[in-house]
Amino acid sequence: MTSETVTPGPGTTDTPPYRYTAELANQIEARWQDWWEQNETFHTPNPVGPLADPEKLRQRGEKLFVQDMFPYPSGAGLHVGHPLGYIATDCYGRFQRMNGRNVLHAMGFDAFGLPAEQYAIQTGEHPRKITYENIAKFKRQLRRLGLAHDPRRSFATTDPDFYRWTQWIFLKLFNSWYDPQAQKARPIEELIEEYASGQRATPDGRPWEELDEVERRRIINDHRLAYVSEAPVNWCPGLGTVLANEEVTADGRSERGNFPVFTKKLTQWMLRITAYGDRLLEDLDLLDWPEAVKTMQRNWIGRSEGAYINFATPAGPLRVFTTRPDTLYGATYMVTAPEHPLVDKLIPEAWPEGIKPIWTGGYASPKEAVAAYRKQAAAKSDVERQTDKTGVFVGAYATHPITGAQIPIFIADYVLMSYGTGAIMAVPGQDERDWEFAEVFDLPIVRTVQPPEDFDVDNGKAYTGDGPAINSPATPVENGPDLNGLKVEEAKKAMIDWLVANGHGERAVTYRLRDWLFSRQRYWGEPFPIVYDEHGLPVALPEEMLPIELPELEDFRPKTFDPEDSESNPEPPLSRATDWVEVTLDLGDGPKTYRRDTNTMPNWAGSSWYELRYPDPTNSERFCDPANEAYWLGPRKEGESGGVDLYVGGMEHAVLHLLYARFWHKVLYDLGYVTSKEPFHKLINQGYIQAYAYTDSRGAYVPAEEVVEEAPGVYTWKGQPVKREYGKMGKSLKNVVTPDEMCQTYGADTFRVYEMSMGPLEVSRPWETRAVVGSFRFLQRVWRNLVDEYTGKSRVVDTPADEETRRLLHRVIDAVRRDMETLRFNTAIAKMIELNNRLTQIATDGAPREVAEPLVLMLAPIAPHIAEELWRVALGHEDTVAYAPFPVADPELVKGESVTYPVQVNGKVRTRIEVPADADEAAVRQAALTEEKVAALLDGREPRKVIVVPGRMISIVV
RNA sequence: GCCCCCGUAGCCCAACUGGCAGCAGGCAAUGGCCUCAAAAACCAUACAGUGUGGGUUCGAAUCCCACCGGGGGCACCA
Repeated sequence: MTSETVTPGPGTTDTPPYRYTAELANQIEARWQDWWEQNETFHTPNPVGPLADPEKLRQRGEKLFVQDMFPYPSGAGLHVGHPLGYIATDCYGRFQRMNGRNVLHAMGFDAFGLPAEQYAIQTGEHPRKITYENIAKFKRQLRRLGLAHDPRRSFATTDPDFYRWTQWIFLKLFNSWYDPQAQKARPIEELIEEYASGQRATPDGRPWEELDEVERRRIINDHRLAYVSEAPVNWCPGLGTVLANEEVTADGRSERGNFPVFTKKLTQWMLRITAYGDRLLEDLDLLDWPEAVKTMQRNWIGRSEGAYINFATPAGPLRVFTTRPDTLYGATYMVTAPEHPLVDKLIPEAWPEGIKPIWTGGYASPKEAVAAYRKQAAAKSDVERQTDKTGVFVGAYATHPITGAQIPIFIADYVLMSYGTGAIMAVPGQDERDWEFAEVFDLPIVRTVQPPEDFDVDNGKAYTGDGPAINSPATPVENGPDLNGLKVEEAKKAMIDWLVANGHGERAVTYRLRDWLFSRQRYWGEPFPIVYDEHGLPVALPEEMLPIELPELEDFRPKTFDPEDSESNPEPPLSRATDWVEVTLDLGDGPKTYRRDTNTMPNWAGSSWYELRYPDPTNSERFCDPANEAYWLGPRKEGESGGVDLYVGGMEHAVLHLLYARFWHKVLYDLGYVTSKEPFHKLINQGYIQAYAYTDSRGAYVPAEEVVEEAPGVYTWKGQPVKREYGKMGKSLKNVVTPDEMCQTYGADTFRVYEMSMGPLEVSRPWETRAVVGSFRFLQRVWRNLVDEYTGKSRVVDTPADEETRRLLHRVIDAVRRDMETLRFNTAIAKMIELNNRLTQIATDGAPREVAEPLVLMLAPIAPHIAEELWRVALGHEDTVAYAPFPVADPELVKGESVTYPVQVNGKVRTRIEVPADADEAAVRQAALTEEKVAALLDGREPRKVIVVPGRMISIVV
C-alpha cells in the first residue's frame, strides 16, 4: 500500500463513490488489520528473552502495562457488552503509545472451568476441542474490533505451556510456609532446618531426630501454604464437586447452578490465604482501586480485634473469642456451636436441679436434647436459621472468670463453629443476638454500658453503642477490675490487661477470611503436581516433570448426584483414568508406585497469576524472567506497590479473583520471584451494557430488534402490544446484539466510537442500536471534510485556519488530552465532534492542514482504522499513525484573548462584561462596578461585598 | 435489617468539584433544503431548572440533614 493508492468506494448510483459507507469502512478496517499484523505494528519489545528487542526498546519511552480481565471463551461468543472494557483499554493504550509510552497490551483466555465441561457433556465433544474452537471464534471477533494487542502474547490457561507454571506455583505454595515473625513466606527447607537444629520445638516436645520420617512429614505438612486437610467443606452433590466459601451464596446454594450445598468433612487441598490476612488488608492502601472494591475486600477479610477468654468448666477450659471483653461482667450464659468438640464431654447424665423447663427442649436428658438439636440444626437452611433463635441447654455450667458465678452453657446454631473459637460468652445487654436468645430462654440480662438518655430502655433492646461502663462490677468483687465509668475502648483495654495478668485470656485478632479450598472434583482443570506414597502422604513431583497433563478420558463427566443427597461423596473423573492414577516413579528412593492426586484446581487458579505471563509469554525456562517482571510490573518509586498500571474489568470479581491473585502475587514476592507487591495497581470497574427486552401478553420474550415504539412508552411486536423490561443482554431474553452485527452495519470504528461515547466507562447504560448512527455520521463527516466523496482525493489544504478556529482547536486539544488521560472518552469524543462541526463550516474550499492533522491524530486512539486511512490518503503520510505524536495544545491559544464575566447583583445575573484575559482582579472589579447596568443598580451606593472569582464571574452584594 | 453508589430535557449524557445549567456531544422529535416521491446527506428549531422537602452560602446540580426512587454489596462473623 502506498499513499497514492486511492481507496475505492462501492459507488452506487445514489451515493457518491467515495463516501464513508459501511462497505468502505469494512474494506478500510480489514486492510489495516492485515497491515498491522504484517508490519508487526503492535509487537511490544521486552528487555530480555525471546521477545527482547533492545533497539526498539530504546526508541520507546516509559513502559505502560494495561490489562483487561480476560474472558471465559463461552460458546455464545461476544455480545456488545463484552468489548466495552477492551475498547477502553485499547483507546488508552493507543493514546499512550502516541505519547511515546512502550505499551504492553494483550488478551488471553480463562479457559478452564465448568461451562466448557457442561457443554461438552451435552454435545459429547471433548472440552478441549470446544474450548479451542471458542477461543478461535473470540479471536476472530476481537480482531475485527481493531484492538492493538501484541498477538504473540496471547495464551489460554488451558495451554500446557501455561498451566505448567500454574502447577509450578502450586509447588511453590506446597514447598513454603508462612513465618509469622518475618511476616512472609519462606522455603519449607528453612522450617525443616529450624526443627532439625532444635531452634524450633516439635509439637509434643520430642527431639526431631527421635521422630520417624512419617511423623516429621506430618509436622511439616501442617505448615505448608498448600496443605491437605480433612475439614468441613461445601459439598455440592448437584455439581458433583466441592466449592470454596466464596462460591457459595448466602442462602447455602452454589453460585453456579444454584444447587444446595452441604457441609461435609472431606480431605481436600487448602491454601493458607489466612496467613496473608493482615497484608491483604494493609496493602489495599497502596492501591488505586475503587473504594467500593476495597470495602468489599475489607469486609471479606473481616479482621476483628478482641480477646480470647477462658471459662472453666467441668470438662476443661471453654475458650471464647469476643470483640467486647469490656462486657465480661454482663456475660450471663455461654453458647457454643452445636458441633463444638467440648460439648460431648460436658453433657451430664441427667438435667441439673432447678433449671427452667424451656432450657431442656422437652427432652428427658441432656444427651437426647443435644442429639436432637444437632439433627434439627443440620437439616435447616441458613435462611431458616436466621428467623428464630433456637438452642438447648447442655446441662453444664461454666465458671465466670471474675465473679465465679455458675453460668449455663447452651448450644445454638447462631454460633458458628468456623468463626473464632466456635463458642461465645453471651452478653445480652450489649448484643442483639444474645438479647433475642436470652428472651427466648428467659436468661438474665445485665447492662454493662449505660445507654444514652434517648435510648428506649423500656421497650428493651441491646445497646451496642459507646458509653460509660456500669455494673462492672455491680458490687465490689475481689481483685476484679473496676471498669465503671470507663468508655468502651478504655474498658476493653483495662479488661484485657486484667485477663492477661490473671491468666484468663489474651488479646486476639480473628478473621472472617478462611483458607481457600483448592480442590475440585472435575475434569477440565489443572491436575495437581502431586502423588501419594504408601503412607498416603502427598509428595511433590519435581519441577522437571511439569506440566502434568490431563489424561485423555473416554468419559470426562463428573459424577453428579441427586442435588439433595447430602450423604453422597465426590468421585473425581480423573480417578477413572486408572492407568494414569497408578504411576511408577523414581523420586529419589528408587522406583516406587505412587497414586496421583485425582482432583483438579478450581478455575480461579490460572487467573491468579496471569498478569505475570503477559510480560514473558513464551519463556520456557521460567514463568517470567525477573528482568521482564521488574520492567513491566516492578514499582518505580519507593513505597509503591508495583503491578499492572491499569486493570479494567467487572465489579463481580471484586472479591474472589482479585483477592486470590493478590495472595499468589504476595507469595511469589516473598519467595523473591517478583519485585511487585501487588498484581494490579490501578483498577477500574467498567459498567455493564444493559438492554431492553420485551414480553408479550403471555410473558414470553419476543425478538427485541423487531419491536416498534408506537408512542413514548408504547411498544408493539407484529402489531401486538408488548411490555418492556430492562436487564442483562442474553439469549433467553432475545435481546442480544453482537459486535459482529455492528461492525457489519457500521464498521468497527463506528462501534468503538459509539461504545466510548455512551457515557463514562464506570457507568452502566442501556444499549440502543438506533443511536449508533450518530457516531457513524460523525466519522462520515470527518471523512467528508478531508476526502472528496466524488474523486477520493484529499481535501486538505495548506492555507492557515482563521484565528477563532485555531483557538477552538487548541482548546479542544487541551481538553481531549486531559479526557484521554483520565479515560473520559465520552467527553473527548464530544469535543472532537465540536471541532469537526467547526471544520465543516470553514472547509468549503478544503480543510486546513493545521486543523485536519491534529483532528486525525486525536481520533486515532478511538477510531484507529479511519485515522490510519486519512493519515495516509488525506494527509499524505507514509507510516502508521499508531506511533505519531499526540497533539499538544499551545497554552497561549487555550487561554483566549478575553474572558466574559457574568455579573451577579444580589445573587442574580444582571449583565456580562468582557475583559482582557490577562486583566488582574482589581481591573475586573473596576470594570464590573462601572458597567452601565451595574452602576444603575448601585445607584451611587457602596456595595457591601464584591467577590471576583478569577476566570469565572463577579458577585456583588448590595 | 445494615453499608455503598446513583437520580440533570422524551432518552444516553456535559457542566473544569461551590461560580452563567446545555454554541459539550449524540439519539429521538419538528421544520427546511434536495426529490416526481422517498431514503441518505445537509441546514435549522424547540424541549429541562437538576427526584422531593429543608439547611449552609453573596452564590448549590455540586456541601449538610430527612424522605422518595433505582442499582449493588453484606446479612447471626461474637
